[in-house]
Amino acid sequence: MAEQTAGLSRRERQIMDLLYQRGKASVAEVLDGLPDPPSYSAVRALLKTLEDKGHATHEEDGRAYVYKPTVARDQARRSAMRHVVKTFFGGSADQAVAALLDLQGSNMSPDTLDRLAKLVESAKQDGR
Amino acid sequence: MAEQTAGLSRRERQIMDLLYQRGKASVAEVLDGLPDPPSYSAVRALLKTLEDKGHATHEEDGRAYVYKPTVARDQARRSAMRHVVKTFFGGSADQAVAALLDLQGSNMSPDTLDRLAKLVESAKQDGR
DNA sequence: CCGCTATTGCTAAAAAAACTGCATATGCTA
DNA sequence: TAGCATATGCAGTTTTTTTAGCAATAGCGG
Repeated sequence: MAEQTAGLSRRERQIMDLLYQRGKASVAEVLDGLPDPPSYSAVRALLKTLEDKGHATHEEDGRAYVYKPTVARDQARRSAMRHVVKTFFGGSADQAVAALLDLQGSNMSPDTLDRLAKLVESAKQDGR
Repeated sequence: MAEQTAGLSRRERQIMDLLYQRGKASVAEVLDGLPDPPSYSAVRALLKTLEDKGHATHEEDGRAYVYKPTVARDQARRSAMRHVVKTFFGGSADQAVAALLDLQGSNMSPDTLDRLAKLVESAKQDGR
């Protein structure tokens, strides 16, 4: 329920973003993906604190640790979306959708298009 | 073009979120909106560093400073959306829209509905 | 006028974050 | 086997962030 990301430090956030993006990542991969990358050791330290704070876990793949977020992608998504909508769109998902359409016009999958179509339909009927 | 928020510290981010949310805010208002609020002085200092870094400006309203983001809301929105889409949705705006629909079902404005309808239409034709 | 409140300027200290280096272990390969 | 590359464990240092406090000024109500 908490605003996960609101409590993270700069680097921690950068790393969590990477983990969400890739699903999981080794220390080396995180290092790679990090802007203005510090030392390998530094990354390890950060990952450890993330683990301590409960934001990530690791499993061993051979000798190497592979980290991933503890929170399921779905949940993280929703939470991130909610935050953006609240912060930048005054809470209206409506305008957020509009922004998304601007962003990537009509590369929508048939599935989503269907959904949108249905949504439009039912809204029309309600409005009538 | 830079990832604005990626370089901000924890508190700085919290404050910027507030500023985006409210458009502008006095020190007192920021203090109010901050989770786990520190002293008035602390907030002032943070606002100053944000200003130094170029993320916010202030104007004077009577004696009081009123701060607002330097980046236009529109631009910030797009940038925030892009980031979420990239980080949590593998870059597909498509799925992001789906998530939004989940989030707040059908509270769409007529305007947006229109837009959606048109989008669906044109997509259907392209797909044919 | 006087005291109270809100506000800024400035300084400095405490706490957290970010980063580095070295020792050590393991597997691979020449 | 010896050397190299890649990992982790740990210990400690530097830098940034976060915070507090005090002086000074302006406005306001009694």
